[in-house]
Amino acid sequence: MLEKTYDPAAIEGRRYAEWEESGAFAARPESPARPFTIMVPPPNVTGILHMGHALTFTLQDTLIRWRRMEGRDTLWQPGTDHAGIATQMVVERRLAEEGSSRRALGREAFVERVWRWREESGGTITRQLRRLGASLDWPRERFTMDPGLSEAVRRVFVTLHREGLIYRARRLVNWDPKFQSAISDLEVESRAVKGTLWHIRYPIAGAGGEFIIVATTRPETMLGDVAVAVHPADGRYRALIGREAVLPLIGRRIPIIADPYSDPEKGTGAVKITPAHDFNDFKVGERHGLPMPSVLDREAKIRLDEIREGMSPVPAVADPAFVETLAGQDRFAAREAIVRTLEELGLLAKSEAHQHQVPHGDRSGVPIEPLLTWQWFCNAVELAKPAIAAVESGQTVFVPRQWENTFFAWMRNLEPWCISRQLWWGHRIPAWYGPDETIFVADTAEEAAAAAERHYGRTVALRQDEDVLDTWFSSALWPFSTLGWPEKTPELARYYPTDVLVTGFDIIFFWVARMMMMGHHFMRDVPFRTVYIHGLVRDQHGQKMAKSKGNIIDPLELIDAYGADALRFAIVQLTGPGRDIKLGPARVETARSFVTKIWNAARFCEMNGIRPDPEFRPETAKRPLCRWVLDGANRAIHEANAALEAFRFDEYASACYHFAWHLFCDWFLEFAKPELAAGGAEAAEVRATAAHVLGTLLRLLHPATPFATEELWDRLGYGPSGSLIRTAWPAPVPVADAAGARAELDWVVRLISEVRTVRAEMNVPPATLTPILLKDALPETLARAERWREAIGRLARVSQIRPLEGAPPRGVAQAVVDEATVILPLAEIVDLAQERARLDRERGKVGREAERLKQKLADEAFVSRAPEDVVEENRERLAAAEAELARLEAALRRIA
RNA sequence: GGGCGCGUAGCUCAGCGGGAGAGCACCACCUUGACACGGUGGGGGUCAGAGGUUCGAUCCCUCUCGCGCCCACCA
Repeated sequence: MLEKTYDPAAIEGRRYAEWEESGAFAARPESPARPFTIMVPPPNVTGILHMGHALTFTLQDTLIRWRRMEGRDTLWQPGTDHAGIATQMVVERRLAEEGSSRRALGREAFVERVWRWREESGGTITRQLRRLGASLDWPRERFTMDPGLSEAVRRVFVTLHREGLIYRARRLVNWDPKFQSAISDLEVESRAVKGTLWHIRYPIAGAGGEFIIVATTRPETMLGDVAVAVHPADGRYRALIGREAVLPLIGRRIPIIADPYSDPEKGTGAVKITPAHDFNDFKVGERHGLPMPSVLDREAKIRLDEIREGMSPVPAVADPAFVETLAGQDRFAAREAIVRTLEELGLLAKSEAHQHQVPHGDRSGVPIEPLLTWQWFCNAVELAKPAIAAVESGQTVFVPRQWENTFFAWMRNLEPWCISRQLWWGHRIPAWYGPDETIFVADTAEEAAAAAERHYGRTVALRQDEDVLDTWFSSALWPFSTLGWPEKTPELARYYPTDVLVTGFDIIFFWVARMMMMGHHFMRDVPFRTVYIHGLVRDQHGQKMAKSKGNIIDPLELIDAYGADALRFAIVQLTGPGRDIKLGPARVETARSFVTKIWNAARFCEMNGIRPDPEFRPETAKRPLCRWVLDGANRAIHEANAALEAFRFDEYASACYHFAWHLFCDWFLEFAKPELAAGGAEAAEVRATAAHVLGTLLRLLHPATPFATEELWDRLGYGPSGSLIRTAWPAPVPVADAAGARAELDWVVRLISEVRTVRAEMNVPPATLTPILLKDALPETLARAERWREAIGRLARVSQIRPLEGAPPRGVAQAVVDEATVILPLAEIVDLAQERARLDRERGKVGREAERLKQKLADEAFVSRAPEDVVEENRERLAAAEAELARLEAALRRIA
C-alpha cells in the first residue's frame, strides 16, 4: 500500500537510475519515428546548477518527455562548454591561492592544469541535472573541446578563412587589461561612473597666449593626441581650423581639424583626437590620415616608445622629463599625475564632476581599453544575411515573437566579430607563421607545414598563432558539431535542423544569432525551427539573484526540501510568455502539495481496488458519472496539447491542476465513493473508469512531474517498472452523449454547491442533516435528484429529497437551481431575518445583472450593430436572469 | 539618446473587443475512513490615470505617471 505522503528522496534516485540504465533517454536513429531534437545550451563544464539552469532544463525536459510520449524519436543532446575566460579565471584564482600563476606555470602546464580541473569538477553539473530529472541522452554527451568538436572548429575556421570571411587585421579592439586579451563588443557592458570632466588649454602654435580648450574625461590619453577637432560649422573655432595647437606636456604640434564628429553641444565643442585609444577618434584619424601612436600597453600602463620622437620641451607647456616619469605607470595613476602637472602649468581651465558611461569587461569588471592590436576577425555582417532572411521568412520563429525585433536590431547593425583571445584555455587558432610572417591556415600542423614547404620550396620552422578562439565560436557550431560534422553522419542527416532551442534572452546575441550564422553557412539550413525564449528566474521579491545580494536560491536545496517534481511543477506553472518568473520556497511548497494530492488520489484508488483494466473500453461507459469524467479528461488532454504546442507551460500546468484537483478529486472521487460502496456492475464501471482516468492523469502530468507519476504508474500496476516514460501520450476517447452527461452532473454539482452555501450561511452544523424540498421542479429534475440521492445526501449533508407538496413549512432557507427552488426546512435553526438578508443580497445581484442586460438590449444601436449571436446570447442571459429573479422574489414572499 | 516590456483581488499572475478570473494569502466552520501538504463556504478589484475609436473598451489608438530590461560615441 502507498505511504500516506509521497517521499521524493526515497524514490527519485532509484527511478532516475532505472530510466537511464534502461536506455529510456536514448535517441533511436534507426527508428521509423519522426525525430524531435533539442540541443542543450551547454553549461560551463565546471559550473554548478543554478536556478536559471533549473528553469531552462525543466522546460526542455517537459517538451522532450511530452514528445517522447507522443512517439517521436527524441534526441536531447547534452554537453558542456569549455567556457574560455570563465574557466581560465577559476583556475588562475586557484593558482593564485597556491602562490603560483599561469605565467609561472607556462602554457603547456597551465592547460594541463585546466584539463585536470575539468576532470575533477566536470561531472558536477551533469550529476545535478540528473537530480532534476533531465532525460538527456547521456551517452551522446559532448564537450566543446572534444577531438571531434575541435576538428569542426578548425574546419570552420579554415573554410571561412579561405572564403575571406575570417581575416587577420590590426584594429582597435576592446582590450581587457585584467585578462590582457581582446574581448568582443558583446562582452563589454556600460557602467555609469562618476568621473571628472577636465577642461585643458591647448596653446595655439605661434599665437602667444591663445588657447583652444578641450574637454576630456581621459587626460592620460592626451599623450597620444594627434589633432584637435572642431565642427566645420562651429563659428567659435572657424578661424582656428588649419592652424596648429601645441600638445601640452609633449610639445608636439598637432593640427586643428574640422570634422563633423565634433559636437558643438558637448564639452567645449573642441575635442582631442587620440586614434589609438578611442573608437571614434580612430575613425577621425582614418578620415584625416593621422598617425595613431599607442600610449598604453597590454596592461594599460603608459608606454612612450611611439611618441618619444615628437616630444620637445616648451616653456610653461611641455615637459618631456615629466612625461618620462609616467612610463610604466598605471593609467589611473598617470591620469592623476597629468592633471596635477597641468594644473601646475596653469593649463587646467576647469574640472567638473561628470557622470558618464564607461565600458567595462563583463567578467573582469575593469574598464575596457581600446587598443590597437593584431586580431582575427569574422565577417559577421556577411554571415548574418541568410540568418536574417530565415527569420524574416519564418523558417525560424521566435516565441514569443517580439524577440525577433531584438534579433533584427542587432543582426542589422553588426561590426566585425573579433574572435581571437589572448588566453591559453580554448581552441588554439589553426594559423601558422613562416619566418617572413607568411600565414598558413590549415586543419593541422602537418598540413600547414606542407603548405609552407610548397610556398618556400623548402622545409621551414613554423610558429603557431598564440591566440585561442572566442568560446562562442565553438558554441556557434554546437547544433552540427555535436552530431558529428564535418563527417556526414546518420545523426547529422536525421537530427539537423533541430526542432526547438530553449534559452534565455541574454544569449540571443552571444549564441542564438551565431548558431544561425554558422548553421546556415555550413549546413545550408536553419539550426532550429523554433527559438523559445524564456525569462529570468528572480527571487520571491522580483530581485535578480546575485551573490552580492545574498538572495541566491539553490535549486538543489529546494529539491532536497520538496522534491524535484515540486520544483519542476512550480517552474512549469510560473512560466508564462515573456515574463520573468519569481520563485521562492513558498511556490515550491505549494507545488509539493499538488504532488501530494495526486499521490493521495492514487492512494484512494489503490485502497478501493481501482486497478487498471486492459479490457475496459471507455467508449462503452454507461454511467453519466463515468462519461462525465471521461469527457473532463478529454478536455484536459485538449487543453494540455494546445498549451504545450504553443509553449504555454503555465496553461499546461493549470489544465492538469484544475482537472486533477477540482474535477477528479473534488467531485468525481467524492461521487464515486457511494457507488463503490454499493458494489455490483455499476461499481465495476466506476472502478474501471477511475483507473482509466487516473492513468490519463499520470501520463498528462509525467512531463512536468516525472518521478511521482512514474512511481505511481509502477506501484498501481499500470505498466512495468519504469515504463511510463515510454508510454503513449493520452488521446481523447469517444464519449457517448458527453453533453448529456455534462448537463446531468453539472446540475448535481450546482445543487450540492447551493445547498452547501445555504447551510454555511445559515450556520447549520455539519453534523446536522437536513431534508430538502424541491418546488416547481420538472419531473426529469426530480428523477435526476432521485438518481443522485446518495451523492447529494453525502456531499450536501442532506437526509432526504422530496418534491414540495402544498405550502412550505415555516422557517425555511431557499436557493434557486435552474427552474427549481430548493427549500431547506430549518425550523428552529433558521434565523428568518438572516435568511431574508441573504436572499435579498442574491436578489440584488441577479437584479443588477438583469437590469444591465435589459438596458443593453434596449439600446437600438447595440441590437442593430452587434453581431446576431452576441445579441442572442445576451437575450438568453437576460431570460435566465429574469427567471431566477422571479424565483428569488417568490422565495422572499414566502418568508415575508 | 534609441528600442522593448510591464502596471488586473493583500501577493504572484492568467485573460486582451461583448458576463472581471486562478493559485496563494485572508475570514468562518470542519480532525467526515485518500489527502490538515486536507475539506466546505465566504469576503476582497472605479483592470495605473486621462483622452479617443466603437453600439460596446481591462482588451485597440494617443498622451501622462510609475517600474523593469536591452542597445548606444568614456568631450
